[in-house]
Amino acid sequence: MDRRQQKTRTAIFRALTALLDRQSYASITVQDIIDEANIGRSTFYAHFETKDELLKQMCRELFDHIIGTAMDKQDTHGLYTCTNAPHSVICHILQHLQENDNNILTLLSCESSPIFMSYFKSGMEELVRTQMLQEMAAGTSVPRDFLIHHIAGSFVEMVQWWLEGGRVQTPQELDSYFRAVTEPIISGGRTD
Amino acid sequence: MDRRQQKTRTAIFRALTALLDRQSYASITVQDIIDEANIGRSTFYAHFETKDELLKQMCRELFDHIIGTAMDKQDTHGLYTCTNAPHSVICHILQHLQENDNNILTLLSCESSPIFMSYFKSGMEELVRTQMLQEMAAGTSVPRDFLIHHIAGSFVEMVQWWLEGGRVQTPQELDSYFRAVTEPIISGGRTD
DNA sequence: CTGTTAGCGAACACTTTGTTCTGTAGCTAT
DNA sequence: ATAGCTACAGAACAAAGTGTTCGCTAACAG
Repeated sequence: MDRRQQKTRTAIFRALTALLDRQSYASITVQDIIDEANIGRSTFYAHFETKDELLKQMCRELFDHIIGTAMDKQDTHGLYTCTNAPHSVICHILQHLQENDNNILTLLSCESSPIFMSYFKSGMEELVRTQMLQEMAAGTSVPRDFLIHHIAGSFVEMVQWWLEGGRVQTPQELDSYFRAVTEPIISGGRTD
Repeated sequence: MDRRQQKTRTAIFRALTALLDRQSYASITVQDIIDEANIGRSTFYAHFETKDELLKQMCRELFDHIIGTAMDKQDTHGLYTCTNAPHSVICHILQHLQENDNNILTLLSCESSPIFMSYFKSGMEELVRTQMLQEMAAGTSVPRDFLIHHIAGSFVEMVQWWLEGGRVQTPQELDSYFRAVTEPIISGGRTD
């Protein structure tokens, strides 16, 4: 890929991220992004059709990274060890969020766009389906599909609660809360 | 209140509701609403400052009704004291949603606005706080605030799952699912 | 019946969007 | 190095939407 293209693309991503620190997604205009990225108008539209399309692609890159690595790795991350599956995945993601490498948190606040939330939730559902409920017992009283949606949704809700409260809890605390509300409802839920 | 004002106001509400059946909130313009409601441009702005302000007021009226009646009918009981499904608060709300009196469901779909979701969630939190967790045991391992957020969020998530799946479940089935994922995590949760 | 108020609709200035075009500068391959 | 390609800048543009103003008409309340 042409270096110029790559440079422009990252400049646009960086600009949107910076703007999201200051204002809501809805209030950001394409012109704002252009000014912040310091690029020409036509250049923006050469890369992205609309503001929403930009957000979609940014979401895709973010979640491909975070959720992708969460699926691969079952290892320790940073200071804390959460080696016991399936919750190592949860810890991994929480660490990612706390480090805030990509300013993903600004997108997760309650003011965020449905576009972003849709990506986050569907990514989490995929993760729950493949990493957490693979050996779910058959004797449960609720549909497996409902359970996946519920657990993924609970995680997203917890992250939002964490943000609204000023992020005072550690990833381990959050993990323990998450276990407290999910393990009892997973048949054969392990507490090892 | 002047009959003309009332007539215009409901025309605008009805117009927005009709439009939400056909397209996403974000794609609806003030001009669309004006055309659909068949009113003058200045008339709209005499009633509402912006499109968002209109949605806010519509949300307020909807939730004042649905959540208000849900609270009234349960003033003497906690949420889990009635095992007869039709009498629980949850069932009350679910039946409201199923009847779809106010086309509230179109607003609840995944494409909806953060404005609406914010109202729905905070209304549910209030309901959970006052009706469901009033006599929560003190020995729980997670903060009460987290629990409220989790339970309210779980309800909202369930409704979204229900919508996405084509609303094939009955309110009673949903109620049983909801109990399955919430009763185990409430300390002293009763199943009488 | 009369003063008041809401609605109409045209006109307005303004912002944002997305496209097009021309000249310039940077890139890649030979 | 140079030739050919491609991305970028920036101006200009049409189109659409926003929010306001104003004079007129029609409906309302007492």
